[in-house]
Amino acid sequence: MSTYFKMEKNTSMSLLDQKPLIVNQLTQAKELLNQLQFGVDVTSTSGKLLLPRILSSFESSLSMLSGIKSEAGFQMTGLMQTADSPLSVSRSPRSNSNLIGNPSKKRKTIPSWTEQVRACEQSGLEEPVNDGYSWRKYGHKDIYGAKHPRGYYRCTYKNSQGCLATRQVQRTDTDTSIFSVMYLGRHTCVQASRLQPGQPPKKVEQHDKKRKRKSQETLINFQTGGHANTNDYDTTQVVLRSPSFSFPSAPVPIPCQQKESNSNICSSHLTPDNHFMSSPLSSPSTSGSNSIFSPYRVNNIESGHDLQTSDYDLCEFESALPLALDSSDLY
DNA sequence: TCGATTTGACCGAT
DNA sequence: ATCGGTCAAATCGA
Repeated sequence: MSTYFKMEKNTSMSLLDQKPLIVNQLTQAKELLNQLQFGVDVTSTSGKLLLPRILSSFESSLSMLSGIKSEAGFQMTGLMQTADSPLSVSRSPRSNSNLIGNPSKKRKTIPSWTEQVRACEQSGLEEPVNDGYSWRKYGHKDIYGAKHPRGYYRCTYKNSQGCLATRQVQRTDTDTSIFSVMYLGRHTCVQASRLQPGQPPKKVEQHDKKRKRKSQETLINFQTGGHANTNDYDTTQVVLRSPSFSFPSAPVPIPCQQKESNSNICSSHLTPDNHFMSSPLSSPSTSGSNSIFSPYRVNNIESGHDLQTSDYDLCEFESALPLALDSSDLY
């Protein structure tokens, strides 16, 4: 599933060395989440402190995970890119790019994360993902060994605002209704700052209408976030999606346009066992929307045991913890 | 007419 | 040599 993520060598710390600390951090986070789940008033002074503490615990543990040296000789890491050599390059003169002088490092630090998004089988939707941002397709490629081609998209505002965010969308081989969406880079355009839960940008709505016309009036909303290896975050990130847990500059939940495509909206969660399960999408926290698309966060773990979270279902998080802490999964 | 998409070709990495 | 990512001309559609 997460074949997009490359494995790298030469990291510094053994998983076994770090495991107790990681367990401790994640256990703390779990306990705090339990407090949230069972009645702690988030508006109270102590309640307000919970979220930062949870986040801190996650960041600590993930930071350790990202630095773990696997006994198998690799670690999980996303496609990356150096900050001084952006992924998006103007070619030729294609070769006349900022990669000159450091070509081998061209993807060292760009934030990237992959999500699995299920499209309704009956929708026949070619392009499944409306994540609240507007994308412009710039390429389409048949991938060797894959049954389905991959579409390449970049931010509509690349030229006007220099936004370097891109994404790659591809149907999975195992289930054609599931799309694997890989995000590269974060939005620096106005969309990133304007997007608020329940407030998709006007521009996006325009794009949506176009897509609907073209793809049998189907719209699938989803939210991104997840984790990435980045300069900024320095680790694979697991993000709880709530108004207080927004991934910086990552797409945020947007409401589905139910009146137009209610029947086509669907969502699922991928269980650690790699299958979908129904998702409790209705949430009071999604102000005005009862059908927020909820994709998976696909951790960059080679084993395929993905650690993901759902905003609204702590059980998933809890069930994922043992997997994440099972060192065999990380090898 | 203009913006978005399609698609063949180019280029770098492996 | 092959593959993946991107460019850019051609095409499409509002």
